[in-house]
Amino acid sequence: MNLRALLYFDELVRTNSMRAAAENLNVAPTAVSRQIENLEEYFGAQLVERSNRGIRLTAAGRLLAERAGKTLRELDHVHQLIDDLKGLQGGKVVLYANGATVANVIAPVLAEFSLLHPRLRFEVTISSAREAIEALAAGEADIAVTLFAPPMAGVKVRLSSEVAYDVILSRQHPLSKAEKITVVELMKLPLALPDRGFAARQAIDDLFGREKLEPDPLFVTSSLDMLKELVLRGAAVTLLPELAVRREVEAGLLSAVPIADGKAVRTAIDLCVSPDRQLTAAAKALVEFIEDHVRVANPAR
Amino acid sequence: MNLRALLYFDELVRTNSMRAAAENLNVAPTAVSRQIENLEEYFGAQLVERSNRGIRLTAAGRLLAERAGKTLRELDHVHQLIDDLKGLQGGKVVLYANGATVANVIAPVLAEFSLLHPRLRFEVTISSAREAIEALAAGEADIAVTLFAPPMAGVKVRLSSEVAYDVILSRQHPLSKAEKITVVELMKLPLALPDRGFAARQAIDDLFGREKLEPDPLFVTSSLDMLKELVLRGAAVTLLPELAVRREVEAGLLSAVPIADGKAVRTAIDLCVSPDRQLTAAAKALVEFIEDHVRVANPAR
DNA sequence: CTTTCGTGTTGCGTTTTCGGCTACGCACCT
DNA sequence: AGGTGCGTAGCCGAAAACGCAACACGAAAG
Repeated sequence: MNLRALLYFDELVRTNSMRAAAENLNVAPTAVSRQIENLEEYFGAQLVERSNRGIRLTAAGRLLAERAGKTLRELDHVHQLIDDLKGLQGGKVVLYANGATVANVIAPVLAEFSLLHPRLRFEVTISSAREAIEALAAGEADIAVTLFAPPMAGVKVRLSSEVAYDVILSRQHPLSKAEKITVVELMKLPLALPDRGFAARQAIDDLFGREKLEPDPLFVTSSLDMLKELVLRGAAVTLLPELAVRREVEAGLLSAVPIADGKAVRTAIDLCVSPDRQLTAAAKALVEFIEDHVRVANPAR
Repeated sequence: MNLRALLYFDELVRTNSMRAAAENLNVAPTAVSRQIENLEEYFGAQLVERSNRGIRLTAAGRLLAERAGKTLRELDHVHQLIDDLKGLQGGKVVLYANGATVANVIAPVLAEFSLLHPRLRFEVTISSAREAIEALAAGEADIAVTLFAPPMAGVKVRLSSEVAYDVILSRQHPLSKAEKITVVELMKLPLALPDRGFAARQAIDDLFGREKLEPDPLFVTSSLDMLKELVLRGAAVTLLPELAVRREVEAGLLSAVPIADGKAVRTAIDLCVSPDRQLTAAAKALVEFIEDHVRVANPAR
């Protein structure tokens, strides 16, 4: 049994084709074929079904595929840890984050951080909170930044920061200079809200629910950019964390007005890491940087 | 980078000697030496410090050692899963259990179970609850049976069964025919108790604590057999689950008398498995067998 | 201080494994 | 029918792993 065989198999799983896998691995197709054969002999079971139109995993193959990827990533991870203790300041941080909301907090942080550590590389994947958590658990990600991290085993929340959702409106809007907006006033405005797939929407519905009201949004969208655009054009108002639109606010395009009576919608932004995986030096530095950043931005905590 | 190198390294870690590792692996010492050399080149760091009296792991070596063992076990585990779906009824179940108390429940179950599945092999390690949980998390164990499973991430409790601690006394003891014994009466008896390292002791101290009493044990021991022996010889009485001394009770040597007023010490026996690891067919069968067994023995649940 | 023992390591010849090339069989599509 | 893509045997050269013997080194014993 050979590690290289696992590597080939892993690529084969991705491509579903011996020849394609061989191409990506820069080896001859026969090499891949042979290694898969070896693997099958070792496990004493057929791993793939050959056909003239590529290959397909058998049940046994799926079992192995699941582990093979993890195994290879874990060994890579050890390599990085060892590089760390040699003091090399290289490395890559793989980060999963969900939604454009978070991107607005992450982009500036990463920009600043990468200036401090010019030799680091970053891989940022935008995904749902669920995918981010799964990536953590599978060892694909170093860090996940999510809204409402599901309380799932295999995940450690390093930092949880509450953000309040303000009413976001165009500067031209009559209420844009208001100090506060009540929920009742909000009901009368044309609303653009994220669709029900978003954790934020859940919290928004709760807000209205507590007042025994039901919002009748004019627009429902899964794109946060769309929300912004609609508000910028004066077509609607929406609810978003102030930090998601800070740039537009500072440019004088939008206003963020709190909801009255401290009834603001609140959502937690969670910074998660894997508990049974040691962070690389690069990932550790980034986590601590983010923690500091949030502490500065949100000194109340 | 080669899997075989990892295998050699793993054995080297265990033996701390190239020659001994080579011996166990049935290869020449040079083979081990060369593979370790390869590994060091691959990781670009020294993994072991050579001396004339064996080898010692470096920091990098420890990092790799931790992962290497897991990786090899995981691949073995996949192998077993694949064997499972070929329908082979072989396989091995690795079980960690803590303390003689548990052994008294496990031994009969295993004995019966192995008759039903004669081709299965079992590996039972007696350890502390903590070690058992860690073995689960590290992928060394399929199943852990513990008292008071610490609520730790990376562990799923499949079954939790409360056991009550009765007063255990010799048949010759004047109170051996009593129906109940109060805590106050208990205070007047010569006590033999497990030492403070045991979860049970914690629960026993709580029992007295609730009555604002403090036990003054005549004997304190870390051996449950010692407890039994002391009671058998009439030197003391102790507190143990009835099932831990059932054989002696049935032989007419000991009596188990409940504590009055339902104030019995209660402890949970937890059957734990790893949440992110699929059970092999053998392990699954054993878990289900234990669950059935407990349900029969304890139908109140 | 010398011998002895046990350690890990080097040099070299042998064995095993791996990879690439070419050619083949096969099913599908045109 | 012919073409196109697939995975796969046969052969050969290259590379890697191995084992044997000999070595260098240091600690412990004589």
